[in-house]
Amino acid sequence: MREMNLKGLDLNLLPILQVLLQERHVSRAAEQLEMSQPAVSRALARLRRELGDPLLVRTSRGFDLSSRAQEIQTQLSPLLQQLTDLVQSPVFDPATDTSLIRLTGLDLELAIYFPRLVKHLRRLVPGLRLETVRQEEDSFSMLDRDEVHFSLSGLQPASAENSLHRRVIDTMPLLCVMAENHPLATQPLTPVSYAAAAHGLVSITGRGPGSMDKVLAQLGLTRQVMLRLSSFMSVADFCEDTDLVFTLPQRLAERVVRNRRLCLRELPDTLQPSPVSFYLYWHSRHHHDPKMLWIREQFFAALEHP
Amino acid sequence: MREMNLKGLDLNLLPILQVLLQERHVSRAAEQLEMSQPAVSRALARLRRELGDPLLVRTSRGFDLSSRAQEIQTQLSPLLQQLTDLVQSPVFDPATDTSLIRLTGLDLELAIYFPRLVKHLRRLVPGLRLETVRQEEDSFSMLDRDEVHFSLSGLQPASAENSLHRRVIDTMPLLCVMAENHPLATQPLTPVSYAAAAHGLVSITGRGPGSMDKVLAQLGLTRQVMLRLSSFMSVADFCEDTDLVFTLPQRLAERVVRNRRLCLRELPDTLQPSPVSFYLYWHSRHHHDPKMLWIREQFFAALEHP
DNA sequence: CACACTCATGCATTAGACGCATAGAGCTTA
DNA sequence: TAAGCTCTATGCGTCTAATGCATGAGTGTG
Repeated sequence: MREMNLKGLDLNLLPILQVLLQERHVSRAAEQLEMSQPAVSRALARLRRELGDPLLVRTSRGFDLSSRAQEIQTQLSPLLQQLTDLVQSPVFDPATDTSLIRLTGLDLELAIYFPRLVKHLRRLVPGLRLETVRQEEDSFSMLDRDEVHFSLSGLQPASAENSLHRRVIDTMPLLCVMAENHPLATQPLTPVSYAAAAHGLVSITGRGPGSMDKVLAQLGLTRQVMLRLSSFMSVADFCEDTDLVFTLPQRLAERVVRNRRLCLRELPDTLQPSPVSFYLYWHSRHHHDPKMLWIREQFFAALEHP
Repeated sequence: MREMNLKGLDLNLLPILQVLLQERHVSRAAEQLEMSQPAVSRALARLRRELGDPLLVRTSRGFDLSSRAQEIQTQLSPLLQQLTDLVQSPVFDPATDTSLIRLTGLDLELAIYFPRLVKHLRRLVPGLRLETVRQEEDSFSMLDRDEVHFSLSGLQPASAENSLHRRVIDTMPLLCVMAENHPLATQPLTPVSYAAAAHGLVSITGRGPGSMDKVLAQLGLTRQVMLRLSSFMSVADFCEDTDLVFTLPQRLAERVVRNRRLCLRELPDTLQPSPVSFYLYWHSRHHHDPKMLWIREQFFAALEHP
């Protein structure tokens, strides 16, 4: 065994020392440690040599503690106990936990999915504190810098971030949102009539074409994007009483339309891209944390039972 | 390596973990630990396996700490520091020490020898507290029970107590103490005239003959002990203006005579037993304690420079 | 004085940690 | 997209050192 700490003491001798000081008896200590008597005797010899103190001194009634041993005994047990606590798998106790969990995501996405989780967690973990963090340009780097524990996003990491984990929260088709009195609201929606409409686009990153532009391109069609928004929250305001058509994921679309003079239209099958998914992302640094694991489970449980 | 603490973790891995968490880099940790890179990598693998956590997770910029590792890092360093402090030889610092030292011995012996030590220690260890404890029948068992740290005694342990250590404080012949107006004060002191006198005896243990009885017996003489005292302190009171002769160790005799109407007479050479010694006794449990060692040294230094 | 109890030690075995060399994995740069 | 660089993980042989068994030594007790 070559492993040494400062000053070359074998730390593994300390638990043996603890029992020796408690029992003051080599044979009994050996029994309690499930070691042979000679092994413990040798360990004691090593301890004596490396600590430079007899530790156990002979008396007419057997061994007694040296001053040094008395001093050590009062301190060793709590230290070893703390080390044991530190080393053994931490148990997450919802009843007493007071952690702070940080989550980021777009306003609308959070508004849709987060309340269910909060309701769930408030009941199960009364001490838990939750915090939403304003999403920066790249929520993945926020995870990477450990600024948030979770990111709720429909985007994909630019490069294959192998330090991120994710799980699908929800998958849905795209729907069209338009004013109730929009001409297309009552006419058949075809690829051609869709492409001919005036479009609104929500672009989180602020650049690049939307997924619909790619689908249209495959059919040899193009569309005109007359308004780019950086957030979903104001879509309704720009859509109501205008000729703009927004193409949004279903849940967001339903939310936008709610209580507004707007209507939903399904895309023609040939225009429907592959369904859109939202993901919960987290960093691998928290992947094995029992608390985070538990919270992730609650997240998905909350989504299953809204 | 079979040495295990609770739950089978090799404690010697912890200092390696400490450096790993600090460096977040296996190669640098290896360098700092003066180990090979593969050895540290293996150690990390063992830690990961036994703690059930990745500890260091890969990132685009190298390793980062897992939640568990972050938690461990904040606690591990102080714990290891405390263990190191506990394990390394305690340094006795006279300037700050506030220990309590207990000493026992007979009143007169303490009165003769103890003040020098107190004067000495008060100057060198201002925080040290000293306490004299009333001597019980057997001061050696007081040492054995750790009721006192030192015993000042002229006696010898009944059975060869191998858990006791001692060192000679002072060695001296026996002298006779008698009233100034005692007939023997002005007459030649011979074995016969000594034996014929009326004797006083201080017997600490309360039983058995004194050493003089044995010396006289070797010359075919006997003496009559008319008064047995259990303490030296009152010898003068019983000796002044009486016909009693006390035979005492020189330093005690000189002290008894001081300011009294008493005189000292030397024993005839043929009556002089081997010189009497006083010892400082201590228990082997404190033999290696740096503090006790230091105090012992001061004790003898004080005696050499009264 | 012999017995009983306990700790220390000689000896052979063996487990496992180490270093060296190398393979593998991931990120950067051309 | 591929080559190169950096760093970690692993296969292999070596060797230290801890262990258990058996025994000796020291000490207190009947």
